[in-house]
Amino acid sequence: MRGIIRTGLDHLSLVRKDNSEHDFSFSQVERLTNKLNQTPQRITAETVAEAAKVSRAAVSRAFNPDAPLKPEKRASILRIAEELGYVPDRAARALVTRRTHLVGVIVPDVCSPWESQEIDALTTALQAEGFATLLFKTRTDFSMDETLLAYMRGFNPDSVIAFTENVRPHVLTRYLDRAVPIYINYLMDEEPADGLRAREPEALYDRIDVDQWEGMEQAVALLAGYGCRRIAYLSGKRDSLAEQARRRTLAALMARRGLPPPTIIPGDFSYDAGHAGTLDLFRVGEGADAIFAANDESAFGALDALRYELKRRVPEDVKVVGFDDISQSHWRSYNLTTVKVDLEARIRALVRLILRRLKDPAAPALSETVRTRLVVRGTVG
Amino acid sequence: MRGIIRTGLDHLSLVRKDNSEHDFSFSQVERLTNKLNQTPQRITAETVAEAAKVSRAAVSRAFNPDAPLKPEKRASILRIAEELGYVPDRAARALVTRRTHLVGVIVPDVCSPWESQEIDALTTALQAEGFATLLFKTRTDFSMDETLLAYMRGFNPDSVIAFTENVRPHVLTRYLDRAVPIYINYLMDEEPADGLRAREPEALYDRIDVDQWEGMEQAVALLAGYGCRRIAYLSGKRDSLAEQARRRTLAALMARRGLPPPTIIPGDFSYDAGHAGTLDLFRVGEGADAIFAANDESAFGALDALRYELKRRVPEDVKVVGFDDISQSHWRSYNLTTVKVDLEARIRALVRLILRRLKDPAAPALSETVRTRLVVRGTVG
DNA sequence: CGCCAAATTGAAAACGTGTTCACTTTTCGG
DNA sequence: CCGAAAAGTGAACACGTTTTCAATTTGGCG
Repeated sequence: MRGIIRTGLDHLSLVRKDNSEHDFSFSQVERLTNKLNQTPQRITAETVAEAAKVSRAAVSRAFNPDAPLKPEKRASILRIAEELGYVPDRAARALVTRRTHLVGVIVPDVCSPWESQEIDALTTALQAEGFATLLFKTRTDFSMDETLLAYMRGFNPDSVIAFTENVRPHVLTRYLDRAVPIYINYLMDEEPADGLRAREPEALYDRIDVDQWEGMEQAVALLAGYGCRRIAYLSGKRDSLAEQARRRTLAALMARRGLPPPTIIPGDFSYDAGHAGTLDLFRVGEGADAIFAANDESAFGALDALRYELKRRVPEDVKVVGFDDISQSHWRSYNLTTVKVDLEARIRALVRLILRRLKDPAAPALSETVRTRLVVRGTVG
Repeated sequence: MRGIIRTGLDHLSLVRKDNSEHDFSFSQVERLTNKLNQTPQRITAETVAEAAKVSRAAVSRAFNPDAPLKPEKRASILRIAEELGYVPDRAARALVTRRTHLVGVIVPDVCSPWESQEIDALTTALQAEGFATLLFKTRTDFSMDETLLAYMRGFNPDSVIAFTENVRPHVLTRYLDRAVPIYINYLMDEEPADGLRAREPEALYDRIDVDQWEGMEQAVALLAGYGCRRIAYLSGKRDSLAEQARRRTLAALMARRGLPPPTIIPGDFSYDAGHAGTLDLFRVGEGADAIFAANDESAFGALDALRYELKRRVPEDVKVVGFDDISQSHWRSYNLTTVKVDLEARIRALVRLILRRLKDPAAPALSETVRTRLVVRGTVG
């Protein structure tokens, strides 16, 4: 570890007023500097072993709960280690155990509310299990290229979670050819044409299924109940799998109720695209009774376009439904009716699967299903 | 590396339609499984050395641009390494160089728009420099406790950036006593009472100063120009240093123009607190001509309370100014006038300082200043 | 008290790299 | 063409752990 940068905002007179505390910090820095210049003597297991009059192996065992060691000896070692401020070096440990306790997370855009919620929940969960989140950014076009994969591989994460899509097959191939254990998780979200919830025929890998049928069905039922017939679908990014699944599900649900197929508004999950697309639909296109957006953020854009530019009342003239239920959706200006994915459950399942697979790479594949449900707020009804 | 989990949403018929591609993936997984079960033979520098008919040291040198090695030999080694898919093991490398190329980032809440923007920008910048972001979450009360610090220390990050405050002195002490090079960065934001921009008397550590005086002065000037006298300040979290700096700066600026001191609305940077605090001010308290919020998110809460619950027109009856200029601020429903911090410049400076300090721990301390300016939108004028 | 099994322990060998230090080869001026 | 300086190279060690394996201690039971 090399440095702490404190980016909190401070202010000079505050520093002066609380003299003792801050002088303290200064002297610490100086002490540190001195220390740095003289002896960079590191505290290692050897140091602890000498202090505790045991072997280095015993120290190692003291920190690995499963290793055999007489309880009182372990306690004694841990106490001394605590006093000395010893912490096992993860780099050295990783070198021999082949476990870094790092989980690589790939996202196109940390700022997106939905993604930031996922990162937040995931980080919390991983932290509780002794892991840490290693964050990587792709381009925002959802592509995950070979360069990034190789770059990340250098950090040896124990597992990789890609909140992005379109891993090109040849990239994956190269990756797998490295003798890297990989399991891929496809989510299945649509009730297929035959009316049965389909399951993968073979369970080759761990998987989390998000059952988006349920929540979307509730939404369509509600809209239909209000007499909406012309429901437009505000798309997400074309190449996103989430987008495709949601679009198909909506089409299937509407067909089932004898409604005309949805008008497709092109979009990319962003506020601006939702705004522009909605303007187009009503100015150039044929309008709609309701807009079903691929995510909440673009629903906000649609909502603002309807209210401010197009002077329509929501929900009286046009109804709007989103997808995700991000925290902004309950804000008074939007108060969006939306399909909520149980994020907590999803992340819990994710972490559970990771840990299980890490513990036993040969365990049989498992799949878990996460539900969705409609949250009714002000933009419908 | 152990696994890739793909959390994109997929859907069964899609899988079936694009048969070739997905069969491909399946077979990959199987090949992998086989590989895993037979020989987990890792590709190491030794492997490459044999293939290239050079020593292992040469391979190491090939990957360290500064090490002496005949150019053509380096090229040849790199080519063969590429073919074999060899990447130097960072754990082993870290063990000897004491550099992990990890930068620990501590945040209370990834979901907060401002913080997620910082994380996003920082991750991008670090990635470009060969580093990776290691993310940790504190409690949302801005405190950074000893447990987390110790936990993070185990990962040996080269540097730590704490987007949170209130490191308790004894925690810091323990931390420094580990012979860990640390530099602390206080930001200084207020024009002090004597009217001069104060500077730290001694440059003991690298530092980034955010000059929030400039942008806030523009905001107050604009408000005063519209005849606002009773300006309320919507606070952030009490113990946040940013909060304290902004409050003092506002008070100083208003005093300078002979305006009465601002009414303080308690808050915590959140939408809900902004909403509730504003309701209180107007229902129980004395109201105001304008509200200056500690950040944009709470300004949104104030705005919604004014418009929907209190039936005031913004900006005609009451004006609102925020701080940060997050991406939501340009959304049509809010269209917030706000003080913009030059985030890009701030992150660039941050990364520059980190890299410089890492390269040369003994370099003289440096400070950089980041400016702020007012972005005028619809909530004032 | 004596014996065998079980529990506990320490020495030493990995793990995969960077780096020092001699040694060899190349370069270059004369 | 010679010598010296420079450049390039490889063997061996260090980094701080975990883990194997053999040795030692402990405990139970007759």
